[in-house]
Amino acid sequence: MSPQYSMPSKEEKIQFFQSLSKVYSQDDDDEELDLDLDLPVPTNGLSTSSESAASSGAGSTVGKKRLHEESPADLEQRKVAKVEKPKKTAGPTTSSTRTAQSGSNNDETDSDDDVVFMKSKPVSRPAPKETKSDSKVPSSLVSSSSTRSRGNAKRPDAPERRSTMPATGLVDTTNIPRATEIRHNKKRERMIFDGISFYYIPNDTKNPVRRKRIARLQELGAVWADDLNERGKTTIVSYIFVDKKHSWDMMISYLKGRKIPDAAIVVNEEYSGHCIEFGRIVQPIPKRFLVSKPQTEADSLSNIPSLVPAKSNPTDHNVSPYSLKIKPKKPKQPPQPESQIPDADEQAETPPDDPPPKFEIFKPVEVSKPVDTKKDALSDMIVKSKRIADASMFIEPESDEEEVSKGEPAFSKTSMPGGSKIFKFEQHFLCNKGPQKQSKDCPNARTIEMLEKLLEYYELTGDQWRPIAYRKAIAALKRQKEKVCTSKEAKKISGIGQRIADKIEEIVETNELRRLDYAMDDPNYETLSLFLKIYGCGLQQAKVWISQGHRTIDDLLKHAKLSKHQRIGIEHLDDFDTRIPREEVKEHGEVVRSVLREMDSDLSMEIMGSYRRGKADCGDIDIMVTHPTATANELHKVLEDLLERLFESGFLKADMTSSRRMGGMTMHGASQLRPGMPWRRLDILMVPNECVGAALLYFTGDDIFNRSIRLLARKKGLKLNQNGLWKGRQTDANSKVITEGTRVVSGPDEKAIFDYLGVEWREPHERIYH
DNA sequence: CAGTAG
DNA sequence: AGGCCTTACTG
DNA sequence: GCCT
Repeated sequence: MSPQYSMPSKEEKIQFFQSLSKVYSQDDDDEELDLDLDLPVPTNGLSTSSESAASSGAGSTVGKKRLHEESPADLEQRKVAKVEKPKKTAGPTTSSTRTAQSGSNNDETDSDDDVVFMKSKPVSRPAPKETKSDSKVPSSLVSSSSTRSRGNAKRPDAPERRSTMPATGLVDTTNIPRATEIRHNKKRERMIFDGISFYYIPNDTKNPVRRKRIARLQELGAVWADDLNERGKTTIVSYIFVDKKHSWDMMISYLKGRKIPDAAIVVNEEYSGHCIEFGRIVQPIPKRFLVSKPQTEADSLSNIPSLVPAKSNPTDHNVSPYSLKIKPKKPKQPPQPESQIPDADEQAETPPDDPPPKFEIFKPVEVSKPVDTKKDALSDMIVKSKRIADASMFIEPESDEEEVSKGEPAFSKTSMPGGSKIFKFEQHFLCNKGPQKQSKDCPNARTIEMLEKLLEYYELTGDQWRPIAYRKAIAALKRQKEKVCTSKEAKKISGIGQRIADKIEEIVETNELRRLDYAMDDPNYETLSLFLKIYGCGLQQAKVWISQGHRTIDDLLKHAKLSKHQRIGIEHLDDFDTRIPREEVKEHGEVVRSVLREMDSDLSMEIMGSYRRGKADCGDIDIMVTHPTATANELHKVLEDLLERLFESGFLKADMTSSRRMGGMTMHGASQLRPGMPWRRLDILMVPNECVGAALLYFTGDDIFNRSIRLLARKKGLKLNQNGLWKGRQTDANSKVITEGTRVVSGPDEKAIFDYLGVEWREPHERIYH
């Protein structure tokens, strides 16, 4: 089903990546980022690009590279070339067809990403080195799963571990200078790297963070060498930056025999930032920046990641020195309660140790006691209703989310329902889907993209609440008709607080968010992103896999234990990760509809989710089947019958709702229009007539809308769920439900629910907050 | 009961 | 200081 | 991270 609560939903995820690339692209040219997606993971789960980008392009071209010199023509050329890239790694079979047709979606999403900075010449991909550097890298995002204790991990109310380290240990907030600081720095920026040349390992910009670093180095005068020893040229590489994801061995193999110039200093990629902070080239602190050959046997230990549970600390400590370090911090910002990092290590000299804090992330969270908002709810409800009344008079455009009367209530309300609706729809269409015209309609597009990246980051982090806060803030920002430039302006907007307001100002003024550099700067960021795309794999599972040493889809297929869902999710990762054109969604719906017709003419269906909200493409297909008089039990039978028929026709390819309970009314599976077409996530739900109204509301989403309207209902002492709107619910002191109460609104009338709640009616397309 | 998805 | 949507299914 |  779908629509809504797909927080990071695969569906939105793609858009996120898309936005990521865009963000970068605006930076200096056409940035791209291809988080992990080394990308197109062969549909059949066959290999993937394993070894990061290590091997790619080691000096196959000659000459200095310039990130900023890309001419439009060049880019164009690359893009063309890129089309074939995906196949590089044994992309068997289907991939081609699939790629072809799903192309429209794909291209828009991740496509250009890896292309832009690709070397013009084809790159050879050396076979993955056996010693996986990755395995030795302790992840900050992921740590030994063992540290997570069971028990109290009460999901929803688990208080964040926000107290100590930044959620993922990825970054410490205190590291990120405030906007003002940044502006300051920018002014007196000096070419501190003038005269030096450097080589990166891997020497490409596939990783967004790496790309930024390379760009920075160039901006400050450094020359990016194409190869280590450029014969015939005078360039001598003075610094070799090694991506922290790579071990010494990895680097050696990457160099394929080429010798490291005697004069070259091998440092990890954080050294450049360190120098920039100081405003000059400083002596690299050995333990922190210098990369040297591993001394301990430990380094060569964890070669076989998949087999090594890589339990806990021992392994983590074996990590090569450069692979772990705690971000240098800058205790600049005064009010930063959470940042109580033990030592203010400062770039001064502190050694990188202190692994503990790093694992904080996994620290189980305490359970918060049951809540009882009863009393508050009541008063709140009153206040709310009152506000709603005001809101219905519709005045302030960005009133407040809870009221659900947010957005532009005026429109729909104003006369000419037809005309205004279409107008609005168009607007949404442009703003939400059309990547191109977006800028025109969304003055804050750039800011939104940046914040969305941060949102994505926090999701990977496992932070339970920040993502929600960010989503609300972003939604609020999207509703703004004018560009928000200062934190003061931003702060006024409901849903945007001081912290995000500051970030908005920073983005507007510097065109970038410092926080992001750190945010994505994690060895497991890409892997995590990749694994999370797998249907059936959530954050916890992904962390476990990573802690076990898995880094690629291939690793998972060979060594990880996969659930039924996950296996299907992996086998069709590409498919499920691809947006479905609206037209195709409709076609799938027609197939179901035709089968329903031969079963019982009274059966009817509706495509829900983002399709109903009018989106041009969807992440999955949600179909609600209803019957005017059928009982729940009858509907259950209808579902069984329907599924059988759909399976027979070859349309339904999988039913991941295994062991559907007696009376099960839902099906989560996958369908395929015809051979060669990609599999699509298909959800079918049977809804009794009396629940139709609520189901329509619920399954149409979007999630932010649903949450707010349901919260509103609760504040009014009601309960709204997919089955209806209820009243008279009684709960005990611990807010445990004692009585469900009675249904207040029933039947197929969706609007009745709005009315009962005192919420102004909004068309499905007006419920978009994403 | 935790995890995942919806 | 503490809430932040609600329900269902899986293993 | 926002809000009451």
